[in-house]
Amino acid sequence: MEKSFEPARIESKWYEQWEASGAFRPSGQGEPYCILLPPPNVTGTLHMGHAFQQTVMDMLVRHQRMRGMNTLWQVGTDHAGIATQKIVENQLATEDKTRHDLGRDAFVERVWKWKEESGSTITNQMRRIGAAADWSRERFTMDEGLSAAVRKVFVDWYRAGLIYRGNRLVNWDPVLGTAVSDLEVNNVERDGHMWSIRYLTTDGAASLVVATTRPETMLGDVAVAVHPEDERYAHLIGQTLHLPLTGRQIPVIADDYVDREFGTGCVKITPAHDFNDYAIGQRHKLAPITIFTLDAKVNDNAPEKYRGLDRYDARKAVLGDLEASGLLVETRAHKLQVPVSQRSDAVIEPMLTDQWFVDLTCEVQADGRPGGRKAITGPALEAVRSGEIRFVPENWANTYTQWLDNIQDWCISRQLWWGHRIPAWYDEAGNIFVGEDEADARAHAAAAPVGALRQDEDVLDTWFSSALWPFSTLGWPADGPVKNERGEVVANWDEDQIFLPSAVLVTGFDIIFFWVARMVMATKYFTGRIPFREVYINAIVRDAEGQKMSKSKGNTLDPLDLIDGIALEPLVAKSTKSLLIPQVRAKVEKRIRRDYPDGIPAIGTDALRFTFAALASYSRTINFDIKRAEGYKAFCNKLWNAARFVLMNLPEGQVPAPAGAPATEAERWILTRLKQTLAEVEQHFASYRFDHLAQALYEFVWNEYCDWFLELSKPALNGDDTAAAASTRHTLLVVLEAVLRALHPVIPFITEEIYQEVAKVFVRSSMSAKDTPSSLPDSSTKSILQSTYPQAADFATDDEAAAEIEWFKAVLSGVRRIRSEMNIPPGKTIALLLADGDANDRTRVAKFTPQVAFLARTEAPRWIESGAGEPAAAAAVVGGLRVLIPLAGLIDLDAEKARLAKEIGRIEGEIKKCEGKLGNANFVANAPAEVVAQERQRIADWNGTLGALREQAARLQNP
RNA sequence: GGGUGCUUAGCUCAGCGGUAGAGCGUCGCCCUUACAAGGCGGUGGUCGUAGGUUCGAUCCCUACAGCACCCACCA
Repeated sequence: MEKSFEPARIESKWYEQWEASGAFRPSGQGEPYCILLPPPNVTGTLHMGHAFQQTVMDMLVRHQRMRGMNTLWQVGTDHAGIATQKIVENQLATEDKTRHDLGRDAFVERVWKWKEESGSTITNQMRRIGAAADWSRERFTMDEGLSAAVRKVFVDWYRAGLIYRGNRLVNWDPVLGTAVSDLEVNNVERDGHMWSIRYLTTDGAASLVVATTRPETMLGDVAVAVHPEDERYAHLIGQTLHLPLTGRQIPVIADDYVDREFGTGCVKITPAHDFNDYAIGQRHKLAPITIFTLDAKVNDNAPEKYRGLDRYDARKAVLGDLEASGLLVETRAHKLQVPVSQRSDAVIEPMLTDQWFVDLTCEVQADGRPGGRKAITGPALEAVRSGEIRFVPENWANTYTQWLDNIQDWCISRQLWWGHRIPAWYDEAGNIFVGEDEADARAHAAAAPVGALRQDEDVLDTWFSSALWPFSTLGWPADGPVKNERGEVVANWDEDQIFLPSAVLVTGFDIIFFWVARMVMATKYFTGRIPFREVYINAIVRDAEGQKMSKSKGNTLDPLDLIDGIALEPLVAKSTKSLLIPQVRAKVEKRIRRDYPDGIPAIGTDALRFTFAALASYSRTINFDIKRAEGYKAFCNKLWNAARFVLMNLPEGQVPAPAGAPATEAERWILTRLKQTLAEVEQHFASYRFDHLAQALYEFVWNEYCDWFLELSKPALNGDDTAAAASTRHTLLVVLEAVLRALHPVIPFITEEIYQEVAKVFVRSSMSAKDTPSSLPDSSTKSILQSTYPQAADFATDDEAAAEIEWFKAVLSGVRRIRSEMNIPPGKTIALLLADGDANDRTRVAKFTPQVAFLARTEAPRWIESGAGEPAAAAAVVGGLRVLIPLAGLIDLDAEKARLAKEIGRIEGEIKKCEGKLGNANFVANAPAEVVAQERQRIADWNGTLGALREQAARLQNP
């Protein structure tokens, strides 16, 4: 093995071999275990959130596969309607073209071309992360099979009366020129104004003042509303107002939606451009007046003067004219919530348009019966409320149910070209025909179409196809095998439905509504099953300061830069590339030069993955700090070098196993600790506590196996006892091998590399059946992927050995502390005397003499009579035993006195605490007996130690 | 306006009813033949504030403060 761990060298070779071996595919044996990849945007690139989330999935999948489960990690990509269309439109823009210049067919063809070119970027990046996914079943939300599923779902829901088309007020993105769903709108706080405008009654006898943040919409006002019980305006209700600038007349209506306390208590009603006003308009049977075109310019329903003006220009014009006519009463600053399109940042304009909706409040059930619960959301709510689907952490279940309880119909049509075209046709009379294709639509028509049919121009919301992911990827609704464009079978519903429900969905809280809830709705409706048993909501990855990573802040980290490293200049260039504002650019550059003066060091995939695991507690956010990752790279190096040590201490070629139980206490202790660690790991996997899992293995490997067992093995390997040496060699290897398998789901590359080295020296046939889990490697081993996950049950505990090693560690630590605090050079061999102690101590000293001498750099310990003849010495106290290092020429007497005094002080403090408790009659009476007993034991132990320390201190005072 | 989190060592975070922990940082001594990406030893915290429950509270309850995030129709 190389002298140090070099991730780049070993990572490059394993992934290809693994994938080619077919080991990532379901084994066909054992219980099904499936994880669905949240399909990333096909044109996307891997960011830290993906890398984190996919590491979590990969750990689960690798673990379960090693446990013998029939494991499927279903992967694929999403066509991402708006995002992808925008990318290609931006490309066209550089050629001074729009999509309309190409026409729909040519444009869509061009998007497909772009998808073919760049669609594998993210999947190749996933491979760099080590994702053990079944690529042979990779799907795309617009591939043939998934498109068929989309059509069937649409048609079935339509025929069940659960999808309808209607002219409704929707969130309209005037830049993208499409409707978007409620979820795709963010409300952001902006500084704006509140304007007060006076409306006069038509008889000129009275007036009222309305307050508005959008004065331009007055052009579409159809009424002014006041509260029915508002005495100030009671006399105006039913009267007619003169709507300024328009020549129109509008009524004053009463509606208790109006808040008397807010503003003037008078609300202008613009049903065509405000959701509340729309509802009021409907209640009062007032026809809405649309005053904007689809690109948010004033249309012909407004006075000629304003036509063609952009909405904000119209605002200025309207305000100017109101001011001129003396009707503008007040202008004041006002903070308001502005609805903004998530995709384009454009301010949303509510618009009356024809759209398709999924009816989420309808109570007709799938079999046509009217039911007492909502047909689509009812079962989705029950699945979570009943605990059939479990959220981890569980409080997210509230978020889920609260949203579903208050859900509105889902607007699913988008005025885009890239996506699933809606399977609906219109005849020349405007009648609607829905079917999987035109023929099917005709066949199901109630009456013959009038003239020719033309298909609906719109496409479906991307999330419509994502909602089907749990079953569409498994081959639903096809009867036989589903093939990809290369003719390979990618799914077969008859066989693959064993993977529904999947075991766990690993995803972010930001798509609980967009995706999780909709998958439950669709999957329950069409298959009767839940899509997954558990939903593990992973944390959001932020930068080291806790800031959200975003390109506009220039604080994103590319996971591949962490893996491969990147020099400063390319990093600066990359991070500032998309920043157009010079000040921001300069600031980001400065920060990067400060934080990464030498660029980012290459830490490798394994260290990155271990870092993600170590950070994956139940907290909502994780702050990613490179320092932490560097620490875990050191861990990988530690493991690497431990393996080197073990292997270089093995005789050429093979390791014969000793007969019987391990020969030394150290071996029995480390095996005991291994067993405990494996038991913990199993629990942490079950509870998704990857942070604890990582920490348990980290501590075992570093603080126990390396720090103690490897060190203890040295005297054993070099000693005269050949049986102990042989046994130790064997145990070194057995524990290393188990650790490799235990760590493999977290750090797959390095564990495989070392495992292969281990396989060369393991001789399976020489081992007793009990010591030989079937997975132990030997020269025939191909991959650690084929090994089984180590179980606590594979190993035995030995409490006596564990106690002896704890004793040994205490003795050694005592000596080390004296050495360090007395500034005795590490290389200097010193004398070691022992006094007092019981028979147990004598036995142990005899047993561990070589280890103590070797690790503490002392001469062989000698027992002395305690009493007047003792030499002046520094002492450590272990139970009743005093471990003495003679002062002669080595030790500063005063320093030792001070050291003892400090230690005595500390122990006195502990004793005081114990006494406080035991002196409290209520404690003794009420606390559980074992707690009281424990406290008594502690005080006895402390007193023993204190006595020995005081005796020692007294001896130094009067030598 | 509703809801959900968070507040523990200089930093980032575990712990969550019975002796305050980790990583990184920091200080001291060491290139001891697995590893200087290392070894050994230290320093560092009245666990946001105030009450309450309890024999005992960082942990449970209540209120408050600060910080995040989500949902929502105040013009």
